[in-house]
Amino acid sequence: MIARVLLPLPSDQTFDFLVPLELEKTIAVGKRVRIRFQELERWGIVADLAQKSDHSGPLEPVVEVIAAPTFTPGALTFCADIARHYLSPLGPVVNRMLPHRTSGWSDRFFALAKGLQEIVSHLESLSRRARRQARVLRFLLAETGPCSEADMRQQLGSVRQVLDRLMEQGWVRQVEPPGPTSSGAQRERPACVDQLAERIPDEGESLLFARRRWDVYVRLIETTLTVSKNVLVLAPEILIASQLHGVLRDEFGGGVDLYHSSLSEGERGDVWERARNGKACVIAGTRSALFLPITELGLVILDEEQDWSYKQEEMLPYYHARTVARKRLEQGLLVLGSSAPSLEAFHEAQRGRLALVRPEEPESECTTRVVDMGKEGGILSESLVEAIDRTVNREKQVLVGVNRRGYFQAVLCKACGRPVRCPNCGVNVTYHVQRNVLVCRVCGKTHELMRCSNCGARALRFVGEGSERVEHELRERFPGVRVVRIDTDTRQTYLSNGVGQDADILVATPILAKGPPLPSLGLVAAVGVDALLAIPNFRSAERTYQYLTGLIGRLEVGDALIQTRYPDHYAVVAASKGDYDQFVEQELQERQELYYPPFSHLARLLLTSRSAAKRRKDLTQLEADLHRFDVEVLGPVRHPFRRGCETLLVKGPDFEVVRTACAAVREQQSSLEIDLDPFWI
DNA sequence: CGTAGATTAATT
DNA sequence: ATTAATCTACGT
Repeated sequence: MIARVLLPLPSDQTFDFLVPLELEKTIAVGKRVRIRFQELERWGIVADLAQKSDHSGPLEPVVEVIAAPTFTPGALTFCADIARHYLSPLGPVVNRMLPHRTSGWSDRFFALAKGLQEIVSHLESLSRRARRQARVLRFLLAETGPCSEADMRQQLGSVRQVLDRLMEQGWVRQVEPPGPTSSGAQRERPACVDQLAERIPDEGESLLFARRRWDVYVRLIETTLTVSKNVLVLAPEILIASQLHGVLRDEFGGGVDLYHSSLSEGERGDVWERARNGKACVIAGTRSALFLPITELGLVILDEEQDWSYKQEEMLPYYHARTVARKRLEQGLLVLGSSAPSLEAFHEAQRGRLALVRPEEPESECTTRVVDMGKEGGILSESLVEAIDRTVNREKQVLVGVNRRGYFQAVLCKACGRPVRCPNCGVNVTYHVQRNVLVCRVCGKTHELMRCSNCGARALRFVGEGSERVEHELRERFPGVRVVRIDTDTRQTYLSNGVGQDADILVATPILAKGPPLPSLGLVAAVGVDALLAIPNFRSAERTYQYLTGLIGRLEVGDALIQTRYPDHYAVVAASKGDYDQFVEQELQERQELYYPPFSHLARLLLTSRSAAKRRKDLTQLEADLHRFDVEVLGPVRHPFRRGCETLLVKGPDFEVVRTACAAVREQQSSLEIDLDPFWI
């Protein structure tokens, strides 16, 4: 017997290995095997078993069949399907589905093992020398029920040894994962939630177009669990996924897991294992969770369906979570949830490809105003200053949404007026006021104040509305008011320690412009939306609308304020009125006129040939090949930060036509990357 | 015509 | 991925 083995190479090719007789019983398609390949021990996955090999030379034997975890044949078909769909090599897809390590430690739950009195007196006697033990005990005291180790680790740092020590001394004991907490299970759900959930068919795809969706999800999950099917709930951001996880664990107890790329390798491995053996019935996570080996999947939810984080474009395989979810779910229900659906999803719903569930929303209790910044100078308009003043006096929080971090948005040369770019990767740099350096957002490199990258002049001008600048400005304007800035660096602390809780004004990058309403807010302001509108992309209006809707959506009751130089732009006008239909009508018309998605499909081709001569030759060949198909070709243009790469945009009437055209040219070209249905062009 | 550097082809 | 074979541009 021989085994066709897929190796972790950037190619889909399989290699044949002899299966020793003693391994014939244990080997199977999907199993991981250890083999010798080019003098090195490596592992691979059995893609197929056969009697004879086509290979003429001698075959190496399979060294060992790795017992667990098994890569199921179904999973392999799934990977092949994704790779075929996106014209991606199989290797990166398969890699996505494999845990690199399992720690063998699942999350543990702990409860206090002694009476309150005893613990408190113990705390007093030990506080000096065992600070960490004291913190863990206080944490447990503050909670009503058992606590998960993962939760404690997130807030208190590494707690494994501390917990083991406390357990040894008998202060805490390990308990079974709790069932639904009373706060979750007994909470009243409004009747409309049930009605809404019932309107969603139990199979196929639905678009839930509603502002409050989490309760509906809970209802749907409940139904799915009663028929012993498992559930995957996706959110665009780690922060939202974690919040969702918290809500769902209150509701459904210990069988709810969290999965995203910022977990440690061991933690990810544990969830992988729990997904495979069916211990995790509900998994909340980001797009990478789609590649978990969940068994008996009955429901997939994509919350904030319109969010661009669902499209992976920074590394292979390029994929959209919506597409992968469709393939992942052989039978069951896919729910796309949004309060401002993507044009793709809405268009599909209009054509009946998706079931549209859109409840009558109650009249919003928020009033939105648009401030024309063409008539005002500076960063904070007078109207905004007044509104902040009023809100802070009412002891409500203010959320100021800013599009970029950093102190200044852009660094321009005073002499030639062009933006200063990172010499390393060519992307425009931002200025960080605290360190007095220029930072590149792509490669992370910092530069001491440098010369203009174009003309070499030393004088630089800083413009724009980065989050640090807005924070600074607010502090000057409102002395004594607590201003907290939240961006990628601080969001973890925001989540766990509730840093934002006792702030009056929150300055936040778009991460906080998503998620359910925050009851503490009384005012929401959008500063610097204009940069979003100015992005040279056909989706810029859609993104602006979605961003504004998300930001305003965090407000339960109160005022929203949009500062812009384009107060008449239809995305701004529609967002301020919460009028999705008006926006969509206009946007769809524009897309149709310009023949952009959802009326066409796109592919982004990246030609990575090194030498200029080769590139020119490949390019001509490529264009000639593409013209044999029913597609338009735009470009070529130089890639903004991959030096020496040319980008082409292919437009076609539907996905299959574009895919076929790209598949055909891929055969001819060696150094070509293909991104189907790209977000950024 | 020789060589460094880039590109391609093959690996069981 | 890694390596060996092949090609290219530039210098003798």
